[in-house]
Amino acid sequence: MRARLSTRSSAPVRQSSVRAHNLALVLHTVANNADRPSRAAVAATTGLTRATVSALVDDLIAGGLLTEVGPAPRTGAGRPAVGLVLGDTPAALGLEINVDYLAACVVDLTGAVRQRFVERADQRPADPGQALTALGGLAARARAGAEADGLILAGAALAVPGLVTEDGLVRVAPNLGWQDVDAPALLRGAPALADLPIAVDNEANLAALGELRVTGGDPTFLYVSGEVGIGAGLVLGGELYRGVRGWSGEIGHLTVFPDGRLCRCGARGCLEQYAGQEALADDEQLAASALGIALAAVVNLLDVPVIVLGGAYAPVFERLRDGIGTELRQRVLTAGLAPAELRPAALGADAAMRGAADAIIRGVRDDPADWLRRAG
Amino acid sequence: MRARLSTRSSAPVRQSSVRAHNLALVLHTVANNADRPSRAAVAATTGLTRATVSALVDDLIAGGLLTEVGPAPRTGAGRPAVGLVLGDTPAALGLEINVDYLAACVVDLTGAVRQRFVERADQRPADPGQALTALGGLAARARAGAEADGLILAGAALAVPGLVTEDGLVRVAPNLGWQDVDAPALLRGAPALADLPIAVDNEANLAALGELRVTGGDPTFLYVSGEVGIGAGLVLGGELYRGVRGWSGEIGHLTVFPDGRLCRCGARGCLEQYAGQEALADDEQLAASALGIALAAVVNLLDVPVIVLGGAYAPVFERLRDGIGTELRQRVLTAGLAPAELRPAALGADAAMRGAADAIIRGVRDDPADWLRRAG
DNA sequence: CCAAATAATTCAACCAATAAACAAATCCAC
DNA sequence: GTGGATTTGTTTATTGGTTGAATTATTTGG
Repeated sequence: MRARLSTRSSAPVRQSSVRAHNLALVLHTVANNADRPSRAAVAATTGLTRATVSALVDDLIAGGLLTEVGPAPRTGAGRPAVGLVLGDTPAALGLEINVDYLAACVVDLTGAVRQRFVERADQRPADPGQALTALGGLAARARAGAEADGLILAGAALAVPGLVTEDGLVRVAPNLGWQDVDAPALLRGAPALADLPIAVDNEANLAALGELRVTGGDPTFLYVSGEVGIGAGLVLGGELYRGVRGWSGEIGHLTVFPDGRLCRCGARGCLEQYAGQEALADDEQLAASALGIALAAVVNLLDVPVIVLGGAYAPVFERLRDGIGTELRQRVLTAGLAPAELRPAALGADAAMRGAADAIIRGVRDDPADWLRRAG
Repeated sequence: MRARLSTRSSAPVRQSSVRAHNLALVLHTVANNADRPSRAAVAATTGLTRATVSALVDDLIAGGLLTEVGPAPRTGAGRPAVGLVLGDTPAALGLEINVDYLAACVVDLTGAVRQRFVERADQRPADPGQALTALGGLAARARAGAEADGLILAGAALAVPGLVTEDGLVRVAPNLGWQDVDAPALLRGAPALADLPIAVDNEANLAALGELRVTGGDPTFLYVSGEVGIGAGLVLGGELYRGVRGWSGEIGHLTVFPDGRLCRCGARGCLEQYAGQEALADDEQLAASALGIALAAVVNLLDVPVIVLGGAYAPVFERLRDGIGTELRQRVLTAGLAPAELRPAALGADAAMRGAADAIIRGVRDDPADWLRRAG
C-alpha cells in the first residue's frame, strides 16, 4: 500500500513534511511495540531503511521522546540489538471540572499517570472565575510534582461538561450554570498555567479519547457517558469526531418517545429523561431499552461496531446489557450480519481527565517534529 | 498553516509522495478556480514556488489532465499569462441499477456529462446476471460514444440500492431481491467493461457525492434519499463516510415511534414506515414530522450543519420544509445557537449515476500521480 | 524605443530517503 | 580459541524533489 498524503489539506508539502511524517511513524511504531524494538526491527515494520530509521531515532532520542535500553535477552547470532522505548517527556496536564469535583493529573508520554489530585466540592455555587482559580491551584501542585520528577510539560487540556467551540470558549454548560465562559483565558491567569498551551473540550469527547488509549484495539467506537445528562464521544478511525462546530455527541437529546416526558431542553421524549442518572436510578430496564433505541439509531446511521458504556452506566453494565442488546438486535438493520459489540468502559471516573492529558500527548506523538522544534 | 501528512497511515513517506501530493494540490487549485489561472497564480494560491508549479503543470499537461488556453484579457503591464483549465481526459463511467430502471453515463474530468443512457424496465423479475448484462449493454454504448469523442476512461462505478462491502459484493438489496451478488465479477463479463477498474457502492452514498460536487460549498452534510426505502449518504469534511463495514446511512430504520407500525425489517416504528415513498404519498405531514425527528437525531449526534433532501423528497420539498423544521427547532439542542440548514437536492434522478462517475473522477483528481503512472 | 512589470524557465544548492558497502559485536562450528 | 556466519548499526554516494536566484520572454506605458 502506497502512502497517501492527505489530499484535502490545501497546503503544499515539502521535504520537511516527509521527515515530520516519518518521525511520527517511527515514534508510533516504538510506542505500539511493547518488547523494546531495535532500530532494525522498526525499519522492518515500517518499511523505511535502517539508515533512515537510525537518523530519525537520533533526533527522537535527542529530544527525549525515545530512550535506548539495554539489549534484549540473546536471541541468536549477530550483533546484539539495542532496544528502544518511549521516553517520559514531554508530559501533559489533564484537568477536569464537573458538578461535584475538580481534578488535575499529569500523564507522561507513555500514558502513565504521574500525578493525580482530586478535590470534591459542589461547583454550582462558584462562578467560573472562582472555580477555575481553584482548579489552577490543583494544577500548580500537579505541575510542581511532575517537575520534581524531571518532567517537562507540553500543554494542558480541560474537560468540561458542556458545549465548547474550537477556540475553547464554553458556550453552555447547563449543569454548571455556565454560559459563554472563556476558559483558556481564565486558566491562563494561574501562574502555573500561564506559559502552557491550553485546550478545552467536552468531557465525553475527552473520555472517549482516554478510552481509545486503553482499549488499544478498535479505532471506531461510540463512548456513552451517563452523568446527570448523557454525553457521547464518537471516535471514527482513531480520530475523535467533533462535528463542524464541535457540538457533536448530544445523544442525551435523541428522541426516543416523541410524545413522552418533557425534557428541560424543551422537547419531549429525550433519551436523557429515560436513561439519565435520575431515570436510571428509578427504572433500570426502561433506561436500558431507551438506550437501546438510541444506540440502534447510531449504529444504523454510522455502522459503528463497538459501543462503550461509561460514567454511571459502567457499574450497572451487566444489568443493562440484555435490555440494550434486545433493542439492538431488533432495530439494527445489519444486526444479523455482524452485531455491534457492547462493553463497559475500562477507565473509571478519571476517564475525562486522563483523556484530556492524553489529547495533548496524542498531539506530541502525532507530530513529534513540532515538539522537537518547540523544545529546541 | 503547516501541511500535515496523515499520521494514521502506517506507511512510510518518500519524496515521490511529496510530488504526488503537490500534483493533486495543483490540479485542485486549477479545478476550483473558474477564471483560467496562470502558473504564477497557482503558485501564489498554493504557496509553492513558480518553478515547482511549472514542473508539476508540465506533467499534468503531458497526461492530459490540464490544458493551456489563450491568455486572459489584458490586465496591465507584463508578459501575458497563459491560462490553465482542466482537461477532459480521463473520463469515467457511471452506472446505476434500480428497481425500475438501468442507467449509464460518462462524465469527463471537469464533471460534465458527455454521454447518458437510461432504460426503464422493472428489474425485479430479472436475476442479477441478466440485469447486469443488460446494464453492460448500456455501458458499451456509452463507452463507444465517449471514445468517439476522444475520451479515455479511467474506470467505472455502479450505484446499487443495498448494502455493499468494500470489495464490491452486494450483501443485500432488498428491493431488487438480491443477496450476495458479486457485481464487479458479473460486470466484468461485458467486453466493454473487462479492462476497467470497477467499483460498487450504495446508491445514497454515491448520490451524496454527486451532490457534493454540485453544491460546491459545504463539505459536511447529510444527503437523504427518499425512495421505496430511505437511504442516506453522509459527507464529513468533504469525504464520504462509509462506516467500518460500509453499512452506514441506514436512516430508514431509525426508530421514530418505538411501538408504532411494523416494518418489513421486523422492528417497529422505523422511519421508513412513516416517510418512505408509500407513506409520503399517504400523509405528507406525518412524513415531515417523522423525518424531522430522525434528522434531529442526526444533528444532535453529528453536528451536521446542512441536510439535503433528494429522491422523492425533492419535488415536494416546499411542502415538507415547515414540518421538518418545526421538529428540528424543538429537538435539536443547539438549534438556538445555529440552526441546521435544510435544502432540496440540486441533482434529480441522475444523482446516483453521476455520483458514481464522480467517485472515479474524484479518485483521479485526488491522486493524479497514480493516473499518470497508469496512463504513462 | 526604452524602462518597468509580469510570466515562465533554467540552474545550482539543499534536504531527505535509498542502496550498497562497511564496521561492530555476537554466535556457532570445528 | 579461532574463523566464518549473522545480525546491527553507520557511512557514503546517488537520486528525486523543492527552493531561490538569475535569466529569458513578452507585454504596457512614457
